Amino acid sequence: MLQVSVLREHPEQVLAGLAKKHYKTAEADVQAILSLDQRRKDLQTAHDAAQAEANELARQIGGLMKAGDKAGAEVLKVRTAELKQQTKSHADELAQVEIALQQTLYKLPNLPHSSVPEGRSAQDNEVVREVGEIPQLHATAQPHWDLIKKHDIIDFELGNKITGAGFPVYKKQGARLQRALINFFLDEARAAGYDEVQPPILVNEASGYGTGQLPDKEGQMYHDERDNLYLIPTAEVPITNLYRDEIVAVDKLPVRNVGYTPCFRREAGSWGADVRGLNRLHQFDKVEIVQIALPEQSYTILEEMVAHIEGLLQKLGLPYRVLRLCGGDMGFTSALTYDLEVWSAAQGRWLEVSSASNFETYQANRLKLRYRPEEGGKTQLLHTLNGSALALPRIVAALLENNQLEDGSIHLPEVLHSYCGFSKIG
RNA sequence: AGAGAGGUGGCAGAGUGGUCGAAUGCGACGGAUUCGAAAUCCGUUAUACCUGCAAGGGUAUCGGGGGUUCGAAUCCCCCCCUCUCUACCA
Repeated sequence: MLQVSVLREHPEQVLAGLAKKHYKTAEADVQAILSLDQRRKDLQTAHDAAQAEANELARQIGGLMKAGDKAGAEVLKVRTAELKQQTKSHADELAQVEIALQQTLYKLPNLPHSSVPEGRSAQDNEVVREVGEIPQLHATAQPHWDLIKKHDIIDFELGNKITGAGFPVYKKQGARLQRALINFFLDEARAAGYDEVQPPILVNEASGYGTGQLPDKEGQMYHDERDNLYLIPTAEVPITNLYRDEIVAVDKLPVRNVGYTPCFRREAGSWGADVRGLNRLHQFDKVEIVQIALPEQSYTILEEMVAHIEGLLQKLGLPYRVLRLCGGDMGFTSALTYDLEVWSAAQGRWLEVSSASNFETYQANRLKLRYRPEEGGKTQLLHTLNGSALALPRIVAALLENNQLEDGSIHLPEVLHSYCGFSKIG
């Protein structure tokens, strides 16, 4: 959520930023917010004045009652009744104005960083760098969904039976590979200075609002209506919300957390030809890194996070590229996002395996996540960042496809051997 | 899940209708004392909003929401959470 003060003080920058994100009704919404905010202030001032008078009268009435002057007290009560009417109507309108203000603010996406390229869709994303060699596969190479079947390591039909499409069952070496990757990713993050947390994978409504999944992405999360809890789409949600309503001591910054969780996404209406196999699932595993940082450090930290993720891909021997997302392709809450994609050799396409973003104060404003720049001074919003390090399914897809030999076996990268307890599949 | 008890400032804990944003203790911070430290003493120590150039002033917040009242931490209703016992379970 953007801060009203930013809209008021830098309206041109806000409008330019919203335009870059292809937000349609920017001008009208900014105007509406500013006038609602003015109305809010006026009402607050009037309300406070009436309340102050009422408080004073109540004190006087108390004194009169104590002195036994009942008649005198009754006289003052008349004015008090008037004030009560006033404060009530002020409070009612104030509540309405605040709701309208918040709803309009919720509609506005975050403003993009100046380095974000112009553009509408994925085609306009900027390729920052491409690392690693594209492997040349032999003539009989197969896509991962065939390899999976051949080695019987992931079973989609069984998942269909017990749950539904998009919920695969990992078996034998497939199950062990999952566990190995999770441990490898967690160990690497810990070595890089991240504190491991294991959060709940269901969150309440307030957490959904805190990181921006609610209200606008309601339909993307699985929702347990009975207890009003949401299955998390990413560990970003519970981990970032750990710090909701906190004023973090400066010497604790940056906060660095890593967590493994399953992730659940309804992916309503996003199924098509290119989502076969592991390319898109309703449930998948992911290790997520989250940082909470001082504003002046957050962009350096974002680069560090990307470097960490690249390190993982390099150790796995996967060719990848780093994209800087354009304004139109970026997430709603992000100011700058790098996507990392690995080359899936048999499919002959890039697969997104990580997304690392700086949200600046957008989430922090909703979360009320602050720090105090100077002793005794006013609190300021912190910056929040996160990145996948990494999401498993497409990594598995690329590992299988890129490392298949002519005899059909798959040789795993060296770093995974000890984690897996085997060095090849098949 | 059933019965009971309870949720107050960073923590502990008092406060059952008025001057209570809230005693006291601990912790933290500043100062005095000390060669330095401990101990001791003095002081400071919530958040948000409105108003003001500022100093300051005002309002709200005692788990959350609503109500009664001139006035609510205190009384009433609903919800959430915690603890104890019972039941159940991993």
